[in-house]
Amino acid sequence: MPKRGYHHGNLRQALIDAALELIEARGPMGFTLSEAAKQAGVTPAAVYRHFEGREDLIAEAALQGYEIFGDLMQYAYDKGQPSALSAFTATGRAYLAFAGKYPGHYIAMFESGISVNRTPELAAAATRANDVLEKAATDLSQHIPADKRPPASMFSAHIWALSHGVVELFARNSPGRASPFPADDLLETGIGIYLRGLGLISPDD
Amino acid sequence: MPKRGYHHGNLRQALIDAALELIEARGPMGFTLSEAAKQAGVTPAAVYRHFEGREDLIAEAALQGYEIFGDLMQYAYDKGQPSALSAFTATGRAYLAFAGKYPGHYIAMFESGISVNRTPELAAAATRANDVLEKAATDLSQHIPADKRPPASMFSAHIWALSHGVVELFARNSPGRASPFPADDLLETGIGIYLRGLGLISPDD
DNA sequence: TGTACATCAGTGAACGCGCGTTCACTGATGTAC
DNA sequence: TGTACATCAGTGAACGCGCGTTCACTGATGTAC
Repeated sequence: MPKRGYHHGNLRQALIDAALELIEARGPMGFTLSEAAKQAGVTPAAVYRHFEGREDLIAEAALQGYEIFGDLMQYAYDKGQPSALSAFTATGRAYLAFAGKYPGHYIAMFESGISVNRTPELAAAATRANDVLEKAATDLSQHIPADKRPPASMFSAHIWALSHGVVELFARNSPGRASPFPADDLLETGIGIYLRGLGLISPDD
Repeated sequence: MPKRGYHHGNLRQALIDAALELIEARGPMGFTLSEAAKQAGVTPAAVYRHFEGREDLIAEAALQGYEIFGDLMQYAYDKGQPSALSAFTATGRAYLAFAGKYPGHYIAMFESGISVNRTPELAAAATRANDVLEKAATDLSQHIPADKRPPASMFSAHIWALSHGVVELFARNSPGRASPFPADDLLETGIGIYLRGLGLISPDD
């Protein structure tokens, strides 16, 4: 890591990385621009060469998060093909994996309070990620008898909610709320039971 | 509302109420002690007659939340009796109802970052609420063949996670993340499918 | 019922602090000739 | 290759602000006699 005296080299990304670490450590509201600057080895004022301000920096972190998230989801979906079922469960697993591997991004995206409609770019990235899950749900719903098939967007929402709940309650080191089971087991079994409820996997599997 | 000149009457509760409103409006970290004092019509210093400080005030709000929550859960459970199934689904519904009706408490409890083990009182209140759901799950699990019965604490965790996820993603006015369906429908159908997966309700019900 | 006094719940001024943001500046880099 | 100069990324001092917390105080309440 060559430390150039005056010019940083890639301050923009360094600031985003610092922000992510701080968001992870201090929570979405505990994060401060000044501290991020300090951690990147730079004066707070320097931040304004690259971002409009505090909010803009968080939004950028969230944007990168949505992009990584979308990539992971897409990759999981592709890898699960051609089976609609395995593609679907893979995306569910990818959700949890993302939350575990990129906690800073996750918080910036879902807990920082920044609106996903802040910029068209951000909205697009969020939509892309969401669309993968919905696509997987649509594929899968083809296997349910049409007359009793719930809308695909509904069960994509169910799985999303279950995943999110597992992450929030049991995957993060929620202070004093120890998980009774490993988060990934919890999600895996939960999705399994749910899919059985849809008649998509056999009762004794 | 008789405004006594100097003495407030019930400042302690007024401060908690103010805190709850502010937490709801500004988020868990955006809440400030000074503002809560101001809203209660009192100097910031007055807060220290009733609480040890900022954290203590939030913890008290959370405590009251857990107590209300526990009551609601217990009431729902009792009312659903003697059917294990209806008692169980009623507690699920109560979760969502609580989040909708007491958003400030909900945030103080689940998003403020205060540890549930901060005081024995708080831990007890949290445990009580949780135990109701677990009891309902245990009752229900009696109806599943013993050999393929998942631990009751596991499916209580599933339902809790699903409920929490629905609340976080679709019930709160998540900026720019409009729900495709009403939150209560989402939870109701989700739990329905899940219970079908456990073989607890018939496939064509 | 009236007075003296202890108790207690509030005041208001002050503190040190870190925040986000602005500004004129300066040092480093890169390009033109 | 060397010099002049424009561009740009950083500095550092300053700002006004609201925060949580402390302190000596004072006004209101309630009790004893």
